[in-house]
Amino acid sequence: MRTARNGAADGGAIRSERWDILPAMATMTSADIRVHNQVRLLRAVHDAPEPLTRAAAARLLAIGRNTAGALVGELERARLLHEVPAAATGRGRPTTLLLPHPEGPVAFAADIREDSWTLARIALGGELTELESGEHDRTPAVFELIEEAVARHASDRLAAVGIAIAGPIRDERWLHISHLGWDEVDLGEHLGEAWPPTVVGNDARLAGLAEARRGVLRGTGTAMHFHIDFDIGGTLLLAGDSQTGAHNIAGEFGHMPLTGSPLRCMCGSLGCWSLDVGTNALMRRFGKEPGYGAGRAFGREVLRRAAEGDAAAAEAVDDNAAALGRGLGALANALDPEAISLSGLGVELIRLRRGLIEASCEAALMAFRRAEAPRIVAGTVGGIGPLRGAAEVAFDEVLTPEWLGARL
Amino acid sequence: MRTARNGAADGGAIRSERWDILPAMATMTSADIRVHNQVRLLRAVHDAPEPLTRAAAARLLAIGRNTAGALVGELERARLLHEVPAAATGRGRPTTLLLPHPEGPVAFAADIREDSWTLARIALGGELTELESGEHDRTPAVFELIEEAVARHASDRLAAVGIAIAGPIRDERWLHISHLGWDEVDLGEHLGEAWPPTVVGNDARLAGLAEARRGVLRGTGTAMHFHIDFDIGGTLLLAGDSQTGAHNIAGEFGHMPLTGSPLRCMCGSLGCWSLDVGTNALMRRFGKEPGYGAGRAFGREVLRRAAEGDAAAAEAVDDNAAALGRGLGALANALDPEAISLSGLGVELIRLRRGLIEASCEAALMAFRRAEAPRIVAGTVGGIGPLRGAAEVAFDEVLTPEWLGARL
DNA sequence: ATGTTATGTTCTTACCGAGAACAAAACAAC
DNA sequence: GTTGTTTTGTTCTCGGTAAGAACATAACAT
Repeated sequence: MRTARNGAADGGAIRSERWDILPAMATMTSADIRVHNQVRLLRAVHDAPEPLTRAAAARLLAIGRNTAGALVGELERARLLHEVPAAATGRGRPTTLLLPHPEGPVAFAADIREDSWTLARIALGGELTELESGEHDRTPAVFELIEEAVARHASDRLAAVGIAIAGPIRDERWLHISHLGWDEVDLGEHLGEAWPPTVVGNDARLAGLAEARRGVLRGTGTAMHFHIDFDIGGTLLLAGDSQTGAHNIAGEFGHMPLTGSPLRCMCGSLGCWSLDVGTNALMRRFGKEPGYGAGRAFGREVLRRAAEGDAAAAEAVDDNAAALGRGLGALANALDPEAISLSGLGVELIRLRRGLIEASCEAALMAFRRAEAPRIVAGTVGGIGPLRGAAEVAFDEVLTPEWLGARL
Repeated sequence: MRTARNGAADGGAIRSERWDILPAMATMTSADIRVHNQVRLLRAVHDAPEPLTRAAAARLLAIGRNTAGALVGELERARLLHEVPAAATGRGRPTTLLLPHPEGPVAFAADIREDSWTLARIALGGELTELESGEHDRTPAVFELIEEAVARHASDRLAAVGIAIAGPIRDERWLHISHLGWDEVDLGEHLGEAWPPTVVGNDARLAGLAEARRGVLRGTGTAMHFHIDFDIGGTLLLAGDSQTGAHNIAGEFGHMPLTGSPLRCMCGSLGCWSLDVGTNALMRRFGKEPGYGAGRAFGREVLRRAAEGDAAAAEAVDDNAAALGRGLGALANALDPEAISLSGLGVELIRLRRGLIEASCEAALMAFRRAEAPRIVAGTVGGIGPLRGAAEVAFDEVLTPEWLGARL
């Protein structure tokens, strides 16, 4: 069991014992070349916005048609890819379509909410199929429910499992969910050796990954994604991978003091951005006690009343949006993203107060950055962002030289 | 001419026009394998803490002794490496030492301060030799002085030039140095086609790179480095590379509002961390007007008086150090570095107030992070950090498949 | 029916690294 | 001084890969 740790930061375990050589520079033989090209081809098929043909794959990968033929033949024999004739589209010999093999590998993804869970399956090409969902009692026993569901649906096609969950997971093992009161929950006890290879990741980070892979942030070199629910958390995305940090607990941008709040935060620090952005901030604004996962309906009600012109609600939403913008501007000074996407309440705040968010962001930018402020956009993956992100990161296990080398 | 843009973020120029395949997954043939291994070998020689032997290189790179022999022979013929017998150290046939070739490629590095400049040369293995230095009139005409000095020392061994300079360089072209009053200086006009391949980078970022390559941050997966002079700026380092951002202007952490200042900053925003950390903050504390690169001596004087027990000076330094710690804690919540190194005034602040910095940092951390707070350490590269970083990033041009492929 | 176009298949070539075997050069033990 | 052990260098063979060219095939255009 390990958590989602994309990108080059995951070098600790494979670092030379004496001194470092960049992990990317592995040994390479001609057999490794073949696997390298198999990975490239499968990644291309997986990421293609529409089904890829063999001829297009050869052009895209800049390989000979003979090599493409060899790669496809081998992947078909390994039941990783299925090739069927493509309809002719003009002069010239018709090519073939490269499709997921019906017996090819799949990964499962689970999304754990405060009181419910969903299990889905992803195959090559990215098709996501919901398998089962249910409720749970807000305790870590939910992992047993997921394990049972996985067992009901598993077959030998199952290669890996990805799990999206709220809260950070320190050192891939210690889970914290403050609004459920989970503190230092040991994932090692809940995800034992009986599990298939499992990746557990923070839901905001996985939502960001989903936008980078299949959503509005696709193709963006440096981006950020923020999910706003009770509070705000997110991820820095570099070349499509979300950054994890040294102990796998990067992304808590909501716990930076970006908006001048004098209040103490539940996280243990002072003045966090999350005190001013999200549902908890709206609740506090109306004298309610935030916490423990309650209040989402109230937050939606405040937004609805603000849209209808209620003055107090409008002011509350104004302040939420302005605080959001201010924090985004500060982060843009530091990390220089090309685009910032939002999900959850963030989509609503953009809908209601795009101008205010952008103006507040710009005011917080250093003057010379204002010519090219980052785009602030609503995520397009939607509510299944964490599930989609968990599915993609689980399926990443298949698209590796190690996994393919063992399979071919 | 381009600026230092390490890491995976530099994918914009080579991204597929249709949709993305990770840039790292390039085509690979057996000839590419050879170049790949040449790069690995030269990188190992460059980075080794002590001269590397052929036998040790074979073990380190996990290649056969026959392959190591072939690689070394080819690099020697290309005058990229020089092999000499090593002294026998025990039983067994003596091996050889792999040294920089006396006619091998070099890179030049320039460090531009407010009123002076330094030019140095780096060769394989990292030896840095100062060539020349001088003063300048605080205008962009300094680039012409550097160009002339480069021309005086250049030979056909010169492969690339790296330049370290204060201020961000937007889109690799537009340079801003607020304390010199340089605004949107067009590097395209100053670094024309006559220059060798040139990389220009921000000095704080290059100082961080120096610590990651040759200093206290070597081998650290996720780290941050901050340089404190008049204000504070830094860089996020992932797997030894400093992150540049979408427009090459990441790293302005000093322009985030982390410490609650009500003041407006010269950068155009409000409440920046730099208002509370660095020489400018010390000057303001004593009623002086900061700006335009003046006051370094005053800052040192304040530190000296604080060390001697002067109450007002001590309080000023306390506040500077506490603000530093608070900001570092906030950034640790967001980016989860394993270590944070400091240079410039930061080294002095650590010496005088390590306990206060660490306590302030811990107070700003989310509670569950306090068990593993990031290490806060003084950089070890010293004042030549920017020069060393510029040298390394320039020499990186040599250690690429493209450069070697053209040379072999 | 013929020509054009695009793709698939076959064949040859050149390149690489691995692994084994042997050679060489050191020091250890006697 | 001789023999043995250890470590590394050199040589050789093998098997793998992709590229590129040439030819075959299958579509549509004229």
